[in-house]
Amino acid sequence: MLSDSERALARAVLIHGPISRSELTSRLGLSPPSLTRLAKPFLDRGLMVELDDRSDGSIGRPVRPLDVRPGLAHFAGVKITGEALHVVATDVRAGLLAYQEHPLGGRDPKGVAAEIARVVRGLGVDRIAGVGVSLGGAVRDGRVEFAPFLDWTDVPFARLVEAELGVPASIENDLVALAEAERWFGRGAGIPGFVVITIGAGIGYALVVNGQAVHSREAGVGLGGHIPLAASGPVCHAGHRGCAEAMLTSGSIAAQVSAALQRPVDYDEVLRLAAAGDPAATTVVDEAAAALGRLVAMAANLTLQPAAVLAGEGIGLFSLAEDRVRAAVAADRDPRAEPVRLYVDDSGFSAWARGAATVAIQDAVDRIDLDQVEQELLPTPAP
Amino acid sequence: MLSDSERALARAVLIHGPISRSELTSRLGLSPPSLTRLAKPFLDRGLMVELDDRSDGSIGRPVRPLDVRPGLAHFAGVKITGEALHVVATDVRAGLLAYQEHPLGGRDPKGVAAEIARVVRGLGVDRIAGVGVSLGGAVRDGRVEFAPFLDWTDVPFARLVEAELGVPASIENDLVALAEAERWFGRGAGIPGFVVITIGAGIGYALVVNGQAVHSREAGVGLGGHIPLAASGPVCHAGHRGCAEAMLTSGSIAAQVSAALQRPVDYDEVLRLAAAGDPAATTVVDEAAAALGRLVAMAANLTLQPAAVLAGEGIGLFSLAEDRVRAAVAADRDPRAEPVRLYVDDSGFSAWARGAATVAIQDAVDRIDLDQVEQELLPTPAP
DNA sequence: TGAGATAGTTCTAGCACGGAATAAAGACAC
DNA sequence: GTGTCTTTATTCCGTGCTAGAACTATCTCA
Repeated sequence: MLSDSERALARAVLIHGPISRSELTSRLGLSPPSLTRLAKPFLDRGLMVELDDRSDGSIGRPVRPLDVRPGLAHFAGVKITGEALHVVATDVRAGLLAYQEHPLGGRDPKGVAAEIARVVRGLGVDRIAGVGVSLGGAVRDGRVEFAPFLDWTDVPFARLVEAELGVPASIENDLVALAEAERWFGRGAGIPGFVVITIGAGIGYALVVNGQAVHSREAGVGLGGHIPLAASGPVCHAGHRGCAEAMLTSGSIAAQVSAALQRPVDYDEVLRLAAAGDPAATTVVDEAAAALGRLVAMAANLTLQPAAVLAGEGIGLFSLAEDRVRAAVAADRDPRAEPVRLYVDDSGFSAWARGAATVAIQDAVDRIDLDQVEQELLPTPAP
Repeated sequence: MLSDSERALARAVLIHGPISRSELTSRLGLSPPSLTRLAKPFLDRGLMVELDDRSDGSIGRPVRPLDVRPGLAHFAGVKITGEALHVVATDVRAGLLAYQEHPLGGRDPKGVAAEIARVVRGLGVDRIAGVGVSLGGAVRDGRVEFAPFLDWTDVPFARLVEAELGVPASIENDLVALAEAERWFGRGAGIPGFVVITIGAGIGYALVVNGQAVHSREAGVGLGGHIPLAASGPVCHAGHRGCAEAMLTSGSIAAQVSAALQRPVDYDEVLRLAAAGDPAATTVVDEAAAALGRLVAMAANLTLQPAAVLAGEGIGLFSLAEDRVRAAVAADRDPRAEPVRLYVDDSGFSAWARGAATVAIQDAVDRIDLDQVEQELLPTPAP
């Protein structure tokens, strides 16, 4: 559909917000005439607008930055877990417009697709140009090859959702989707490479190198989860002592503190107790923070990427014990190496669904056909 | 110099050996007419030749595979350690023509460059079209930013070698160079991503993802070296117990066995003793093999790459205890994940210098100017 | 000996790109 | 205010890369 240069322009304007043609020349490696030529059809068809950046005092002709037309389209993102649908509506830059959580009725693929359609329609957001779905498991070409939490094998789920909802659907592994979201619109924007680590009910791991997310079939399996992080420490259900799952999942942390206090406490309460100075909770949280730092350092060392984005619904741990995490990262990092830059995405559960929406947005950009833009988008012709 | 398509053609022919135009169309995504057009200048100028692939029994017009002209040029590769120069001469595909090792006289950059020139000239290989140099440290744009073993800081070494030898010189970090060699001509050819782990006097680590070696400033520092691999075990000189350096370097392994046997033994003897069934040597070797497997598994897990190339002068350990290594890899790998494929480059020290030569070859390809091919290369014109 | 298959070539039109010259629109000096 | 300077963007046009269509080459097989 789009030529390479057109697609590069579309992506750059989408990602880097209002941006002048002259800055695009250096960013895309194209000449000023090419930018004029490439931008024209996007402007003519109403996909982009030209802002008039009133003089900012600098010398020379004022810039006319290009931007995506406001309200051009909306997208939906759905993260499926074993128990619930997390659903967002976003603008074209994956900005949050609405977020809802719905318990998952059944696990039948067609039923889940129908439920997604119902929930997305119920968000009350119009002009949804695409829907993205993410889940834990192996995904390829719109098919779910394997999803353990849903007991799915080789399900053409994108097609099912498209049939129910009537808009293009995309599907991707949840961690790859999150990495894409961080890379395009999130904490990782502008960074050529970084690791993504999520903590919460499980441990998630993804990787961006040379400006590309690693789409490995490995991504579906919890590979980061059983890295050993502490010689002593609790044992995960797979029998690894002190592994990432044992040290960092909210369930394991809550269980440790519950055992120490001899009463059931949940993860959020553990964080509250630790913040209030409770010794048992503080011990467990500190150990977890050290383990998180060790995991970050090891990932940074072995991927050769000096940056990490931390996310997931359990990431409150980080703000509570940031110093311990940073100290542990530094301890396992060669002092001659660049320090690891840490970025925290504390948007919790909705981050997963925003990741799904990002995949839908990416696919929508690749689907643009300048010859077939809907009539309603075109500026009203002069009478 | 070359257009993108010309460069892609040159690389594909170099890497994938004799290859037909029709296979190149699918590999490069170009049309048959383009292949005809692109290949012509390379053939006219004597850089490539057309093989006549005598009928192999298949139906249709026989293919005329393109290949690099035999004996087109030679390259030199030099790996500098703190004590010695390892020097190879290779053909255009980094195939070994000669290998020599020379003790390093001094560490003065200009003196080392002169020594390299002398040794390369002494290899007795004519038509050297480029020389590649690799060393441990941080390298960028032909400059050595930092090389701990040589005490160099910001040395424009490529320029020094060029001045001494009179041929284009390239310089790269030793592990990046090795990764490039494995990617183009070695065990990793055709694999989109893999980790490279070397064992020997030190532990080396490099990474190829999405068909590109990771050129990180991190590559210069021994990041893989201090990953913890065994809860008990010896302590490295940085004070880490059971880290990769403590478990896997030839010095540490020899020291452990020497202490157990109460007499000095070197690494090669350790391997011989273990092969002969000596219990002390076997114990240490088995522990090292398990540690190596754990390192491979961890790297594969965190880089999401299900393949590893093992190299380095100490890699004899692998063949001796391959089963233990494989068992340890499997133990630290999620059973649902793809098993890690292991490739062993047992060419020892020369592998490092071949890596350096590979970088010179890559740079030479990028330097090709079809308008300025030396006259001697042109086929003799009809009288 | 001709049909079929596969590889590669020639011819040609389209078109993406950048260089050169030009226009636009402000700041600043006087 | 008017002219000069600076930076941004546009117009015009030649160059060169690309692929479609038609064609040629060279084999196998019946």
